[in-house]
Amino acid sequence: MVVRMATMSDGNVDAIFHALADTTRRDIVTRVIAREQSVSSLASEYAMSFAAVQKHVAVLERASLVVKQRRGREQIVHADPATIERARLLLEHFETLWRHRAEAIDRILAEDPEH
Amino acid sequence: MVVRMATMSDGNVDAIFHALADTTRRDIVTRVIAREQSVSSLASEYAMSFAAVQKHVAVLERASLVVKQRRGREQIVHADPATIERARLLLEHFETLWRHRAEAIDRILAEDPEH
DNA sequence: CATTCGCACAACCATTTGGTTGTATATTAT
DNA sequence: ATAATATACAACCAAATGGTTGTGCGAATG
Repeated sequence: MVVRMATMSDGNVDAIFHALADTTRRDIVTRVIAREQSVSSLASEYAMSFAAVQKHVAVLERASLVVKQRRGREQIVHADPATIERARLLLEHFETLWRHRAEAIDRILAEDPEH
Repeated sequence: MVVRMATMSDGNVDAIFHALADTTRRDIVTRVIAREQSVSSLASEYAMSFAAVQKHVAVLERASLVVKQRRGREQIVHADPATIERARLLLEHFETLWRHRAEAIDRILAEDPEH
């Protein structure tokens, strides 16, 4: 039986990293983690059109990093704890991988200082 | 005096996340962490042209996640420990941010179970 | 009711991306 | 010297990105 690591091979991993590959979007995530805000409230922080910020939020939404929740005539953007934890685990996996490799290199260097 | 957090605001953070936002590229990183390989060796693993894989490696190279080193007529791709550590710290920062927020939420829920 | 506010959505545009094929160059093998 | 290998690089293409403006529509305010 082949065990497929769902968390690592899922297609939306692409979406998560892609969503984080933009300064504005990382900033939006940081802001809404600190305090949930309406889309227009977010938009007022950036030197670009409302529609542009709206699109950025949509990208984050596709990656499930944020969720929108209607409140009156406003749309409140807040961080999605579940996906954020998923992303964290994802990144932790890479970290572990890299750390193991780094330790292996250290071990080799420690064993043979001339090579 | 304004202290600028170099690791977080640098422009190549975009490049790092973008580089990781593709299944093939994440796979390349994983492979070369495990064992450094030539570009053609990598290319043989995927159902796409050599040039396409070459481009993927170039993207990873721009993000400094991998480094190429000529050996004979081959170009050996290996992971760059320095940038990988940088990426790890970067992700750890987000993790911390999110964890703090999660703790804050937990605290609120614990204080007021009805709200 | 009329207006304003917050948002959705479409159309448009320039640039980038991820892929292709084709050509050129350097290195190794025969 | 010739052939085969490994790579670089350019040109091309369809699709996606990141931005714009404009239009419409439901909700709140006067």
